[in-house]
Order: sequence, then structure tokens, then C-alpha cells
Amino acid sequence: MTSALAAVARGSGRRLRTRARLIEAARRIAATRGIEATPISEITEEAGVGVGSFYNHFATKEKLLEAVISDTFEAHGAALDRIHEGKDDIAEILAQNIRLTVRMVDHDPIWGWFAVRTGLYAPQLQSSLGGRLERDLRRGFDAGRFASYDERTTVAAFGGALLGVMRTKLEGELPRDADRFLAEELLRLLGLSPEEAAEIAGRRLPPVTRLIAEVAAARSASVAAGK
Amino acid sequence: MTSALAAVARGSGRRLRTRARLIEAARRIAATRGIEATPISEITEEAGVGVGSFYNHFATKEKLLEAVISDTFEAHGAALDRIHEGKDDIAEILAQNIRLTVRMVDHDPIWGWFAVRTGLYAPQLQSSLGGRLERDLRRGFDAGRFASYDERTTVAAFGGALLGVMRTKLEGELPRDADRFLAEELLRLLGLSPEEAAEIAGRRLPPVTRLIAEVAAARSASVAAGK
DNA sequence: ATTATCTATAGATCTATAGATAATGC
DNA sequence: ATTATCTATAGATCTATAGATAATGC
Repeated sequence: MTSALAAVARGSGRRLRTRARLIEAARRIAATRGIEATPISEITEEAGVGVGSFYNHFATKEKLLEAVISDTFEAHGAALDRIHEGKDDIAEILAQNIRLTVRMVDHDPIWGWFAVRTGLYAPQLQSSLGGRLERDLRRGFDAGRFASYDERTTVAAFGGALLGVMRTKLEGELPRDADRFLAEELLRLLGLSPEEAAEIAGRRLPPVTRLIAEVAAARSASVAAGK
Repeated sequence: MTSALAAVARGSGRRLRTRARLIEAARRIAATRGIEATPISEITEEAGVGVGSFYNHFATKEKLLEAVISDTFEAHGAALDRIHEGKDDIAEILAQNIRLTVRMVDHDPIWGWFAVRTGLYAPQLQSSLGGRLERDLRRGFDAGRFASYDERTTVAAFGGALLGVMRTKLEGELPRDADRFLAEELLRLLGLSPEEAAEIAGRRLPPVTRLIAEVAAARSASVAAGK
């Protein structure tokens, strides 16, 4: 027991790699066909491992899906936090998080479809991304930056709007700068004047490649932490 | 062929009732467990019909799901239209549609969960509810009521925000008047001043029972039309 | 007479495991 | 020596249909 955990913590190659492959394969499948109706054998085939290996890591398909969800959204949230370390204009931080997340969809459609398909009913979203959003909104409100609002309604509306735009973007039906429009609209929603909303939403954005790099870093950090 | 259609148009009892039962059962299951991983035999059991009957109506589970989706959203959209016949303040119409749809969730959680689970990736949503929303937004814009915006981005954001709030409401984590908050926020998003947004979102709302009645009417109308 | 439903089931999957084989770390 | 993976498969489901029974409409 202790030794097994120690082995994982040390980062023992093979076991973790198989697990990571299963998670990756599951994400691809969940993003496209949907995971519920897909047999375990297809997941393991997509992952390039034997069927039996599945059960060395997950008791059921549902457990695997849970793992994919945490893996995906925890890393994303942590990466966004890192990008804004040190900054303090909360309206700008919020706008850029929205924009980067929408743009991520173009760089990694698999990630995007996965987020869209699981986003609305994954309870894990509440704790990871939802929790961060709530924190940011409160910061802006406390700073007198945002109009008075009902906190939980606003979090829900923001999250949903983001997913809705991501989805439509994935279908190629939105302009290149949909991310900027959305950020502008959501800042107006929070009570900023049209002029200020447009200015903040139009500010220079860190490159999405930066986000991708931070996501990768966050993910390997969480693996090293024994998760 | 012609005679079969005629029989349907005449509203021949049994066949239509079985079909309606299958759709109802599928909606309940899709709302709770999810339909993909549920065997057909469980759907027919929930519907109280024999397994073989399923294939008299639908070739696959996916076809059934499609039918449930159109049935649900077409009727809802038509009902909202009827409720506002004759009115012409587009901002008020929009606000009330949002509010009624959010409130519907309390009166019919099965309907709500179904909408939340299928809403984001059902292409049928685009054509029925999405199309109506687009029409209303354009009306408001043409009337000079709304700020300039990117049409498709706004439709996507609105739809998503609505679903996000419905979902959180279903989990019992939102205040009773979340519908009003959301309508107010979305009117601000469209460029209305905070004062005007609050006033319009606070106007007296037709009772949800009216919506429910109109949905029932729309549904039987579409059955009579041979759909 | 015609059309729909029901029960029972053949054949096709799918899940989960046992036992053999390969890789890892001391 | 220990731990993980792989292949093969038993047993449990699930789908889709055939054939018998019941309901409907002329």
C-alpha cells in the first residue's frame, strides 16, 4: 500500500503512462462519439493497450470519465491562474480568461468538444472552474468594479454563455473574434459602460500557446503530486 | 402509404398513444440516467409497452432521441410565440421568454433536465429555439433598442446562459427570482441601461401555467398535422 | 381484413476476470 | 521479486426479429 503509493509518487513510468493513455483516449471518444455508448474495448483499442489493463486503473467507465473531467478542468483553471499572477485589474483578468478559453477551442477542438459535452452537467466543473469564476466575480464586486448582482445566478450564466459560444465556434459558425465580442458583452452584463467594456475586451491578449504550455505544466505537476 | 398517413392524420388512437408513451419515457430517462447507456428494454418497460413495439416506431435509440428533442423544443418555441402574439416591445418579449423558460424548470424538472442535458449539442435547438431567438434579437436591433452586436455570438451566449442558469436552478442552488436576475443581466448585455433593464425584467409575467397550457396545445396541434 | 402489439428468443455484443507473459526496480 | 500488461474467454447483457395474439376501422 505505502510502497504502491511511493511508486506512483516517484513517477513510475509504465503504469502512469497507461493511465494517461486511457484518459487521453477517453477524452477523444467523449468529445466525438460520446463515451456512454462506447464499449470499453474500443477505449482500450484507441489507447493502444489491452482490454484487461483498463481494470488495473478504473473500476468502471464512469470512473474513467470522472478522471478525464478533473484532469481536464483542474489543469485549465490552474493554468489560467498562473497566467494572471501579479495582475490586479479584475475586469481584465475575467475578460482574458473568457477570451483564452474560447480561443482554446480553435487550437484543440477535441478539448473543446469534450468541454461542451460534459461541461453543463459535470459537478466537478462547479468546484474547479466555477469556484474560480465565483472568486473573481466577488473580487470585482468588492472592488466596486461590477454592478450588484446575484452571485450564483451570474456564475451560472457566465459558464453557460461560455460553453454556448464554444459550441457554436466549434461548428465553425462564429467569426474569428467571437471571443472578444463575448468578453465585451459579459462585461456589459456586469454593469460596465459600453465604452469601458469595449476597451477592456479589446486589450492585448497573451498568446494561446502560453495557455497550452501552462496547462501542460499544471497537468504534470498534478501527476507528480500523486494524483 | 397514403392510407397510413391518413390514419395518422385522423389521429388513430393506439399507434399514436404508444409512440407518445415511448417519447415520454425516453424523455424521463434522458433527463435522469441518460439515454445512451440505457437498454431499449428499459425504455419500453418505463413506457409500459412490449419490447417489440419499439421497432414499430423507431429504428434505433438515436431516432427516438431525435423525436424527443423536436417534440420538446418545437412545442416550447411555438408556445412562447403564442403567448406574445400582439405584443410589440421586443425587449419585454425577450425578457419574458427567458423568465418563463427558467421558471418552467421548477414546474417540470424532467423537462428541465432533459433540456439541460441535450440542449448544448442538439442541432435541432438551433433551428427551433435558436432561430426564434435570432429573429427576436434582430427585431430589437432593427428597432434601435439593442446595442450593436455580433448576431450569432449573441444567440450562442444567450442560449448557453439560459441553460447554465436552468441547470443550477435544477440543483436548487439559485434563489426563487433567478429568472428575473438573468433577464436583467441579459438586457444589460444587449446594451440597455441598468435602470431600464431592471424595470423591464421586473414587469409582470404571464403565469407559467399559461405556458404549460400553450405547450400542450402546440404539441397536439403538431400531432394533428401528421408529425 | 388490416394494422399494431406482445412474448419469446437467436445471435451479436460487452464486461470483467483468470492465467500467462512481459517489464520494472532493487 | 514484484508489479503491470496482455490474450483469451465465460457469463451476462442487449438488439432486433419471427410468429402468435389482440385491437381497430370499414
